[in-house]
Amino acid sequence: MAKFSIDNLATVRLLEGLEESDLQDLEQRGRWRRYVAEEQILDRDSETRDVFFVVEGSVDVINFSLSGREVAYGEVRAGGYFGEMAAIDGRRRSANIVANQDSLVFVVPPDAFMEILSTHASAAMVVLRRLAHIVRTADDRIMDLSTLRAVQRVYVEVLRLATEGEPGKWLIKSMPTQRDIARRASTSRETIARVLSQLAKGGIVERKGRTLHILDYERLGALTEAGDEDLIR
Amino acid sequence: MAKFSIDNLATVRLLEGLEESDLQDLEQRGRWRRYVAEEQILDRDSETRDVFFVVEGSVDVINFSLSGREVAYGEVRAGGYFGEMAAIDGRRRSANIVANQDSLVFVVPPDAFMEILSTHASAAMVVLRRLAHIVRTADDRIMDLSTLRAVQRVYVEVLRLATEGEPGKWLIKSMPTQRDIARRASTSRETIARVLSQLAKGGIVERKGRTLHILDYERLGALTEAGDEDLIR
DNA sequence: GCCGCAGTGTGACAGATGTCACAGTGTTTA
DNA sequence: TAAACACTGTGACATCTGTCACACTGCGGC
Repeated sequence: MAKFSIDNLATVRLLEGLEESDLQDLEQRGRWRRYVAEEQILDRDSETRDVFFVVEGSVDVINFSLSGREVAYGEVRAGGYFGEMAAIDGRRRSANIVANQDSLVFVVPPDAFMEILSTHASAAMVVLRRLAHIVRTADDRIMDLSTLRAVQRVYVEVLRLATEGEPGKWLIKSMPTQRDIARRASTSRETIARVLSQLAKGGIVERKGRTLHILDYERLGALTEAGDEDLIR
Repeated sequence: MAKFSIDNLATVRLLEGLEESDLQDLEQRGRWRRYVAEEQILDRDSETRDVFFVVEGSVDVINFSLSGREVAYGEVRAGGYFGEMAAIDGRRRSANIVANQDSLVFVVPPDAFMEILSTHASAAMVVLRRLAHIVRTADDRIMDLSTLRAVQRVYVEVLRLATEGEPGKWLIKSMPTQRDIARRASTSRETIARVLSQLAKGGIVERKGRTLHILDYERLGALTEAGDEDLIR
């Protein structure tokens, strides 16, 4: 069982470089925990400092305003980790974490985490790179929120979700709910519906069940910038 | 002269812990550079990876949208540094940097910077803490942009600028221009003017030359949350 | 096979705010 | 000292989009 767990832990990318003995030590100091889908794992402003390694499943990073509005920051999948910021700076939790599937995580106390970073420069570099990536993403989002209209933010979000199936054929397989998209684009569910509807009428996207085909990827990209030209011509 | 410079370098907080020999090595590998006020130091998307230590003066971190709208991210003063993200993750510059006063900086190539982080865990921790702080600030701003109206964001910005002079007496000495405030609150210059005007009429703030007195700090804080109550009663 | 519920599509409407325009008011420069 | 310039205050207006309301669709469970 212990061996089994260590194998699991090694699937976390941050821990890849560590030796067997480090992993064993780490396993001693932390604990395994399962969460079911929709279960809240961390509350914003709470005082814990543990770091969580996601071994199975996936979690959402999300915050709520006083008025109940939800803002989604991102997702952490198996192989990733979260909760590192409180361990690093000793401040409170900056966001809520909710399991979006049944998930298995390994929970490490802050001192154990920081010890790894101090003794393994490579691990510290991984965390530095990840934080830099988060900053870049957040800065882009601030830019979008500051300079784009709601409609354009939906375009951006659709582009972000799209993957290239066959070369030149962009699509979103298993489209998230409109509510989820709204959380990321910071707009209302109705606006998502209207924009998708318009895009479909303009022949830019086509919905087939849960997949959305992006028929004119170029044009959608152009629309995020120009914005005020007519959608239908 | 060399000695003089090293003393200067030691004023950068990140480098405080380093030994004399490390500083001398660093000074060998980098170069000093002066910028005059308003001079652009870094362009977004450019391909350099150098890290800049601010020894004198102060710089603004700012981006522009295609439509010319400006978004201010923050400021780095003497003792701080910038440009570390490109060195850490090898990607392009994420923002423009503009000197807002005449400034003296020490420019270090990326490998020299990364070497310091790898060999001095304490320096790596300083950078981790700083990035964590930037993430928290950015997340808060995303939350504000997503959930507050322009008017409320101005309230937040006024509160952010305020300092407690005598106990209980909050004020902003040397108020930035409305344009600068607008850049940070992501709204128009005119909205800043109107909001300040309303706050003055409501007896919440009072302008005297370049200092703004906040007469009712509590109430201003409450307004950022409630929002739709009448300002004047 | 039917029911119930979550998710989606759309109209109507009001409020917030960006934009344009211009007049005042300070501040710097020549 | 005057002129030029940057900054501030305010009105008018159009537009965007959040909100409410309600019908419709589709899917999972019984």
